[in-house]
Amino acid sequence: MKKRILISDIAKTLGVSVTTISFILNGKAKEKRISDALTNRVLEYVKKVGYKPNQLAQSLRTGQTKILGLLVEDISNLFFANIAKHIEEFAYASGYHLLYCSMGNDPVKARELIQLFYDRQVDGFIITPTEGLEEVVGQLLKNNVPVVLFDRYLPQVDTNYVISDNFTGAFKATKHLLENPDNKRIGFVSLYSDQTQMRDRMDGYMKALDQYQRQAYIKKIQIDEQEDVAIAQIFEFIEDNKLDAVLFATNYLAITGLKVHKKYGKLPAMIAFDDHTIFKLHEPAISVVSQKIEVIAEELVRVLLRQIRNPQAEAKHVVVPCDLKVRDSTVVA
Amino acid sequence: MKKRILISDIAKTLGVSVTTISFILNGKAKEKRISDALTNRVLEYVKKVGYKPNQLAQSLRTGQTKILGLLVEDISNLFFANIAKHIEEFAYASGYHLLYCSMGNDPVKARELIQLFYDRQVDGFIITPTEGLEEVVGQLLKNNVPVVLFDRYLPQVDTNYVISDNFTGAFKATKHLLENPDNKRIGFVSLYSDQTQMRDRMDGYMKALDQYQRQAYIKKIQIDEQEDVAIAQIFEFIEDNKLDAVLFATNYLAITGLKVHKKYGKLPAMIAFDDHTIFKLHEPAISVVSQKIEVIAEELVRVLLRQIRNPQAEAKHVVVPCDLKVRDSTVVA
DNA sequence: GTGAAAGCGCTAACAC
DNA sequence: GTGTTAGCGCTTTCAC
Repeated sequence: MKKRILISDIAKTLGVSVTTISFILNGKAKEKRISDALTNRVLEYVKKVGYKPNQLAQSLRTGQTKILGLLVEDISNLFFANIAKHIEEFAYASGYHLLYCSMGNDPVKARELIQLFYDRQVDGFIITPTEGLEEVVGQLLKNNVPVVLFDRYLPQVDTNYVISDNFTGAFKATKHLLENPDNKRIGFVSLYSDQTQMRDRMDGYMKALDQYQRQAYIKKIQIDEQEDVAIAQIFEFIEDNKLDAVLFATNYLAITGLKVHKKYGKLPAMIAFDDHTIFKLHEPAISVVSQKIEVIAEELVRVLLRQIRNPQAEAKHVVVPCDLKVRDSTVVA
Repeated sequence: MKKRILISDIAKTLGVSVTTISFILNGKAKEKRISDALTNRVLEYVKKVGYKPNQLAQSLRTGQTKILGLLVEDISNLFFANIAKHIEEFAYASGYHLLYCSMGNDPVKARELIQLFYDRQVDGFIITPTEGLEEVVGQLLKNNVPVVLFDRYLPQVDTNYVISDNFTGAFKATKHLLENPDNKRIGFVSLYSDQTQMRDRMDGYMKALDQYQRQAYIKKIQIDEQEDVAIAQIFEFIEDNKLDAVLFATNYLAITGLKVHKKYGKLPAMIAFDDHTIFKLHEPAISVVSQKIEVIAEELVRVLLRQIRNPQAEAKHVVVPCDLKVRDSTVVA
């Protein structure tokens, strides 16, 4: 935190040129065949005075900011907050920092934010793409900006992504429900959304039902629906179809499901997507399809840094398996 | 996202000098008495080609990065995640972005992170200070770096902070418990921590008990205690002291309290600090002292920007009142 | 092996 | 009113 010292100060004090110091600091001492004696003298002095290159100047010169842009749908959603925490840790371990923001569900704001981060010359992007982002992400790629998507991807855009195996997760969850003979009628609550994770979860649900030749019951809720309305809709859905069990496509929907329970005192066997303290604490505890948050975060950083280091690299698609965690909400009575 | 265009390109195309354009872009057209005609011509052209100044060059030159550093204890804690979301929004509205990270409870990591952000020349810091940060924060101040603390403050360090009125919050909560004649013995569960918010909450609890001339029962848990151990400790605390009611000093502790309930089927009247979906959903719903997250976030950004714009400004201390939200957990049966 | 100097793209003092 | 130019602090080419 000392008064800022410049590379030229060091050069002067040590009676060496700025170039030499720069070479040494950037690990090019050997390559430039600078004497070990000098190298050590410089390194020691630099350490002693705690010199740190001015990142701004360095970035301006090299075009690398060592900053990654993290754009999530909503950082106050526990799923994203947890992932963000781990992304930050992994990035930090590789010498990168994170600029972040929540985009909400507004493609206009999202585009603006991406542009803003682009203007700031972040070295790469980690994005949960909301609908309508195909174009702007495509433009990033055209400009050779490294990007990795997560949670869902954009089928029309050929880029890196890291997602959970939503299909298999939903499939196994549904199958688990089907294995209990009491569960005659099994519903699925999802959102009006074309995002891939939603589609995959529904497909998994369908596939399992098809195997058992059972009828599907699907309810979609509007993304920004009023909570009261959503609660009422889910209640009706369960009642009208006399459902014995329900798979919820997101943690948020499942929590709304719990509110149905609280309000109407009625709860079918249920499984949620994404784990959450609430589900463990609830009476009965709620079974979940849990995503491996830490693995996803690690892969995200790994894939992105790989792309940054090798811009020619082909798009990488990582699919992380989900875990089905069976709890009381789906255990045979 | 077009190919990057420079201020010199514009100058060339328009047959004007770089300076003039820079002046116009930085709102100094009037001051430098540049003709309206030219000003408009430049502005229009800039808009047309979508020119954006290179932030890096701009920052290098001006020393302003328009980036704020947000250092929280743990971004995956819902309280911090929510605050972070709002801080981001308010900062964005003022043209600032956020570099963020979680420090955990490790002062060494925290110091390192602060140094790192300082090296990145963030324009200001928003920090939840963990113990042992007095020195490094003091150094920031000595270097005239704007800082605002939140959630708690450092009594030895004279700087801005925004906190909740923890004392009154705890006082009112305890008083609410005392008003129910069934609550003869009222306990307080907190952490081994000297942080101000913990101290203030305990003081509030004490003050209320003193008014009623009641005995205090206080249990402190170690910050990184194993969950099982914490659960057992809280259970014992309640049993041994035959408590009728308990005030929990943090949302995390209160959730642990709920786990006691789940495990041992026993729950005294209780109140938690910080609201959380869990508390609303729980059966019975848990009364809480809730912090005004949005107000806190707004004040944080306001105070910090004020300090950035006027570095001589005196340290500002904002105390935001808490709301007591009474729910079933403390309603007279 | 080492150093001088040319930028990276911008702002602003200074000159006219 | 507008243009010339010297940096901000660094990296890296090229010359010696």
